[in-house]
Amino acid sequence: MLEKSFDPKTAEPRLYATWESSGAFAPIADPAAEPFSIVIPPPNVTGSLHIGHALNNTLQDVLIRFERMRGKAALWLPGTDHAGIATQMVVERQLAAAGNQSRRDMGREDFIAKVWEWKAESGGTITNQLRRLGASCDWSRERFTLDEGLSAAVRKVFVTLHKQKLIYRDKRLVNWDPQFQSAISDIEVEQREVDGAYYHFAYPLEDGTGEIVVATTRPETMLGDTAVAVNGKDERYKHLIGRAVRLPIVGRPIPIIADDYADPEKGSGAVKITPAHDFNDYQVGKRNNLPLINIFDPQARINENAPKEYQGLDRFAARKKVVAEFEALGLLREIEKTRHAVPHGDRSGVVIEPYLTDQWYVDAKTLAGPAIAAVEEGRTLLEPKTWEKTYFEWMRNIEPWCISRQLWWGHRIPAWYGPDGKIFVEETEEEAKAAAREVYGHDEPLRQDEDVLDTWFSSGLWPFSTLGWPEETADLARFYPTNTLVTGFDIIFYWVARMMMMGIHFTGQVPFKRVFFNALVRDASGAKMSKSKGNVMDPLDLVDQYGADPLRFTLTAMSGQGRDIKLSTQRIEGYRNFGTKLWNAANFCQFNGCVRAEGFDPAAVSNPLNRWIVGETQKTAQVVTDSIAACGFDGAANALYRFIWNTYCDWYVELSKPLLKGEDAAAKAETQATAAWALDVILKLLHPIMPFLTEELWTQTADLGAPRAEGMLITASWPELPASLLDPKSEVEIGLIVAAITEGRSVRAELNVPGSARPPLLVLEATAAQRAILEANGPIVAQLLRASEVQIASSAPQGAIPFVVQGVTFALPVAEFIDLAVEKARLAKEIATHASDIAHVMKKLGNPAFVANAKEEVVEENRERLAESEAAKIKLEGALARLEAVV
RNA sequence: GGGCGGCUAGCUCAGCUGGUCAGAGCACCUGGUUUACACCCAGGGGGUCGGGGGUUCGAACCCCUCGCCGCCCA
Repeated sequence: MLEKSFDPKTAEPRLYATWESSGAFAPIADPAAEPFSIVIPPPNVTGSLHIGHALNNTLQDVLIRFERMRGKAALWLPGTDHAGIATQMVVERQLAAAGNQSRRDMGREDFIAKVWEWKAESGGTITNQLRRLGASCDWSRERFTLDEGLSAAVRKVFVTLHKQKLIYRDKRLVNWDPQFQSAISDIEVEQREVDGAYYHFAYPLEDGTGEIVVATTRPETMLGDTAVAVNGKDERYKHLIGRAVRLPIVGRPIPIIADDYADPEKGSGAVKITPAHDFNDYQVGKRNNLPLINIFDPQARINENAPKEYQGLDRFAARKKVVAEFEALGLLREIEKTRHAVPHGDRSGVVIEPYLTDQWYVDAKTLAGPAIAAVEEGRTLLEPKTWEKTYFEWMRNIEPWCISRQLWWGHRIPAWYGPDGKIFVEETEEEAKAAAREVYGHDEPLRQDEDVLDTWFSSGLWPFSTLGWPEETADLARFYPTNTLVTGFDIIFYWVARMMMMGIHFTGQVPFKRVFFNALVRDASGAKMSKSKGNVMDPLDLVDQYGADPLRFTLTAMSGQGRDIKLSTQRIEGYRNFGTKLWNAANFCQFNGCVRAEGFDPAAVSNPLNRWIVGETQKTAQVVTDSIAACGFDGAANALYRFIWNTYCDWYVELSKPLLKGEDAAAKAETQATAAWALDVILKLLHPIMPFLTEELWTQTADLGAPRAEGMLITASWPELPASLLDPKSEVEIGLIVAAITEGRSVRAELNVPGSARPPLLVLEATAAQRAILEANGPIVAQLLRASEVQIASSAPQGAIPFVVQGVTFALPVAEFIDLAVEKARLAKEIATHASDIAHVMKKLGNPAFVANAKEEVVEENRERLAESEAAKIKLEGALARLEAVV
């Protein structure tokens, strides 16, 4: 006997431990088995599981469990990311909170030791959370982006790309984050709309003959202005080109130049040019050979290139001071309030400054070519397909990727500098020294580059580095390219694009054959969940409350492609109930001796009910298989929900009761065996989505009846059921029974016939075949309709309530219970429904164009529908007439 | 400014290549001591599928346009 219901709290940890210790998570060794591999999007090592992870990993687990059951050598390779900025930030914050020294006071080595300490302390959190969710990752292969092997891969890639001139050092403007005091890449910058103002400043002409007005949203940058640009075609300013203005406050004369960048339509038509602090101005400066004057230090405080009284001032304080000074000088012409986009660091949240520094860049343009071709040629499929456009757009306009970060936590750049500044890029310090010796002819002290690499540099190598590259490992040979990457579309540029570029460049093959972009989970109002907004839902709380399976099922069912998911606990509760429903069905089976029969063959069952459920099971298996194979996870979940609850429980179990309790031993045995068989198939089909509950039921039914060929459900074989199991004849038969019961119930309810009433169900008009079906299934129809019996009759007694189903006229003699007025209303409503249906169909069929153009089967369908509706309407009208004659 | 996605019952959403496609779950209403299940069973009400136009014999589904909402890129 099963427990009252499934208890996830005790069962989940037990089941997970059993799976893991059995080795089921590792791919089977059989060399004949087709490989199927997924690499996990590595979560931040010190992070914790949020609901987006729960969705993403549930879908991966559904896929991997499915393919594992299909007999493939299924590998789900887990691991974590060192998450440079994010992790360093957390540790710095902890140090500050504990009143410790700052990172810089502490020194690089000690600080990094602290980060490793923190990693040791918290690094297991997220992987344990994945276990709670039921993720069947192969933990024996777990990797970390900063582990020895992956670090070696990073060095190898860096050095190789450098030798290929695809990594280079360059001095140019970067997006500078003054809080981290580091460069960040373009995509780490987010534009935020903020309130600001255009400050209109007058710059006096040097010769005192007038002024020129420029506008800026960043007044402090004027300290670094080296020109004023006007459009060469702008008549207003033509005469000023080549002359100069004297820059207020600074006192420096700067030229008035002609450049198309100045738009005569915008503002005054003249723009101030600060080549060192604006991307557009930088280009103008290059074109016109303007000097670059850097006015900021790394924290974006004003430096020594500005007048004394500004030096050391924060950029925003300097802004105020500049405006005030212009006002005092009588040169402030206007302050125009505006809302405009301002670049912010996505991690730090502070305003980003364009800043002139030396950084390392990847020539992304060159690497992007083959990555674009791979998707164009379908070697990698992006699903949903709509993401291809986004991918192409980005890749075709890709900019050099700035990969150096002025941080400490990460892969230190394998570049060494000689005393004369000469750079030696090698995988090890020894090799760098050797290279230096070649150049200098003797040993010179070398200094390693202080910077580390962008976190995404190492994650870009993830699909092959985790499999052992650059070593030619067995795993790499067997599991690369990986089959499917499941990830959020928010990291299509950060991660997917980079993996495509690096994967193809270093292995000659795409890193994955298919990318499935899952939806993003949002809060109830549709906003992206984020820690800073405080609207995150903790999936572990939900697992605690409902169990992992209901959460998994909810996320799977709501994972419709390309949509946002708004999670509600009501939904989870509903799927918890669904699990309990299945549990109870299993309990029913057990209670009624539904156990596996030796050598059971679903194709050989004879009873129509059993033949029917076998066919329905086949259909469901087909839908579930096709759906999961195509990443249509919600389709699989919904098909299972409907089949298990509405087909198996509501109808099969109910209709099987007379057989299970009846005298016919053969029919009973067949039904018991069929019910048990169908339950086993259900457990298999549901297992990828609800692994815990299904495995538990599988275990608990292991001893019932004939022994199973397979051990644990996690490694059991996926149901492959042939379409020959479908049986149209039994479908018609059970269909009629179900329809008769449903309609009969509806009539009873609408007429308020008391539940205790047991009238016979009269079958008045029916074909011989229909009559045979109804006679054969009399007891069960009667039972489910709460009728005394099913009677074939030639006429109905006075006051019997008629209803028509599939052309069969039934009647329930319940005259004594009913209100004539209610019945008349009911009949009138039914008749009206048929009438509108008839009108609708007749209009169609009356249209010659429809009959001529529509597919024959569609026309035929409509003809049948018309005939059926007309017949039913006539019968019901007759009944109504008789009723009115009585009154 | 460009691009993408969404707008279907009170709520959250299904509706694939146009023809039972107007659906599900929750919520709501009515009834239920039908021995698997109240985390249940039976029945019911409720939507001119964002607005307008078009293509078609036929459109929630295709095209155009407008309107909101969200996201991405400038």
